[in-house]
Amino acid sequence: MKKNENLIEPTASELAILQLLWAKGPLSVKEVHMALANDKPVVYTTVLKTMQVMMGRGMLDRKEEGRKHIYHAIIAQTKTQDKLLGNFLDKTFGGSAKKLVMRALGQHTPDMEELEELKAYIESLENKKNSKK
Amino acid sequence: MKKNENLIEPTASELAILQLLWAKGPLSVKEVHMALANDKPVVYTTVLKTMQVMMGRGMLDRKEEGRKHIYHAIIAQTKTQDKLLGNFLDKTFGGSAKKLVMRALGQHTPDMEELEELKAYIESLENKKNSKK
DNA sequence: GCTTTACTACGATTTTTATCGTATGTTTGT
DNA sequence: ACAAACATACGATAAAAATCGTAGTAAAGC
Repeated sequence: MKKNENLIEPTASELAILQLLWAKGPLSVKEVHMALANDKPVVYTTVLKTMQVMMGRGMLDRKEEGRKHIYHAIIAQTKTQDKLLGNFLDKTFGGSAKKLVMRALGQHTPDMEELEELKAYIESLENKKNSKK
Repeated sequence: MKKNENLIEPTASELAILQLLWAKGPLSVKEVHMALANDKPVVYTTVLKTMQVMMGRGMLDRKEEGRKHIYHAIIAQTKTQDKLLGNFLDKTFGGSAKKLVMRALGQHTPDMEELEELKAYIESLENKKNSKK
């Protein structure tokens, strides 16, 4: 089974762009800029430049559409999240998933329905462990 | 109820030092340096400087012991972790604690005992919700 | 006493990340 | 035709974080 060793780690700004592309599919720079500018003022060419850098780093690719460039993510959301999560877990919670999970639930408690889903998920993990050996 | 608005956000290097101080109590620069150098080569004065900066930023304080300085954390571990967790949750999982939790459990599955504890914890959260209204 | 060792202080530099301004070219509207 | 709007390219700069080197000073060992 392959490990995530050489997976790219986006920076905070890069991640914000990736989130948009993952959620909404291929976008022009303009569209990304407009979305980001909703949260925080940022100049158009800043976004453009960042996306160009991201392409150079192998996170994005693009196709031409008229004279616009339409960018799309070429790194997977789940793999990227898992990589970031692993780092965060190690650095912030000393690698203890249990601690992180309890704290996340305590501070950002989901609603009933989601809590039930989580319980069910934990049970499925327990079953998997039982059947594994 | 107070919010974490003005809570300090340690950088990655700062966090590594905080983890040591939180776990092992007040330490000299030498002790911190030795611990960090186990993981990754780092020059003594780099650690010293970082800890001085951290004191300036209000994360650490120190007392003199002979001619050494003994540093201790003056920001709370839980508050700092919660702040970092909140940011991470927003930026990486769009604020969905459920998603983060499931992914954390899936990738770094705790052992049976911890899974049981988590289930119990979730149930306690459910009970709290029920009694709340 | 004097050299070596153990410390801190702190400026300076390097590295990484984020941001922007200017140049340049292409459509579009009139 | 030509001005305005729209688009990319990319160097340059700024801002943030990390790293290091040198100076200075006190203690310890000889």
